[in-house]
Amino acid sequence: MPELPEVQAVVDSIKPLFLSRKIIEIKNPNSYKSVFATHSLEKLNGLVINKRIKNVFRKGKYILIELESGYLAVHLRMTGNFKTSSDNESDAKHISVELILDNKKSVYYKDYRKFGRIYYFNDLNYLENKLGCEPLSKDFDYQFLKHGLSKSKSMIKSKLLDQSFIAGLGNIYVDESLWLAKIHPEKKSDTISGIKIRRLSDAIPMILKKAIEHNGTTIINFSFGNDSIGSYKEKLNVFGKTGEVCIRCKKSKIVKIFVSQRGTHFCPRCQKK
DNA sequence: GAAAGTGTTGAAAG
DNA sequence: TCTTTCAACACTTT
Repeated sequence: MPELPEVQAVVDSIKPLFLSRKIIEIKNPNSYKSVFATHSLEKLNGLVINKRIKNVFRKGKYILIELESGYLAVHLRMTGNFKTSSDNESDAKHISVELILDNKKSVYYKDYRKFGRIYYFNDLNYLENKLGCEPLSKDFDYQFLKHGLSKSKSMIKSKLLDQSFIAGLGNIYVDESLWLAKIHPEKKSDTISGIKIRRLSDAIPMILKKAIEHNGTTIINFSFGNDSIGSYKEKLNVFGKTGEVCIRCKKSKIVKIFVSQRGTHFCPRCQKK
């Protein structure tokens, strides 16, 4: 799915469509009801209709549409996406939400695997409690990581995927960060040396920033806003590189294993346990 | 043509 | 309380 950089790219692409507009109606074109996570379609309409949109931003992997009062939130999960048109037949059956704006234009939420969800929150308390540190904020530093990891017996990969610890990392950027920091993905969090934690605390924001500059990574079936393509894929060093020679040591081949059921790519020579 | 695989997360189980 | 496993779903690849 869209991880932090991809969600940011989506936010950047939809923000101009929403800013200062009002939603005049929400529809459910394919009748998939589960997309509405917190309120029924009817209740949601009651809560958002005719409220001016003040801002659109990202928190973890959530997209937040801030209204005069309250927030409409969207989580894309694996295959969620926004479009400004629904022109073909195959789109139609996957469009679970249509937001009709006061300029008569619509923004469509399309999600063929139907994992994505739309929420309404009165305030940000719920998300702030649930989500951990923003990896691009000042709070994310060596001390934060060192302290957090020292208390965890989980494997480092699982820990970095834990959204209540760090909000926004997913499978791709965790693999990339661990490769850059030369840490084995199955290494127990509380046994990682200070020097490696230091490298990791540098690697994570660096990789995320670079990925944001490239509008994220488009793989398999995720792209953002109207199927625009993120170009960070060309910058990946390990993710999806199974069998290729590691570009750093130029000796070992990238190996793929499963760590807590997630496909995990690493260089066995650079990333030793 | 059947089976496995796919970027996430929450609930359930351990 | 913390950590791991599995299901939600549809489409592509093997």
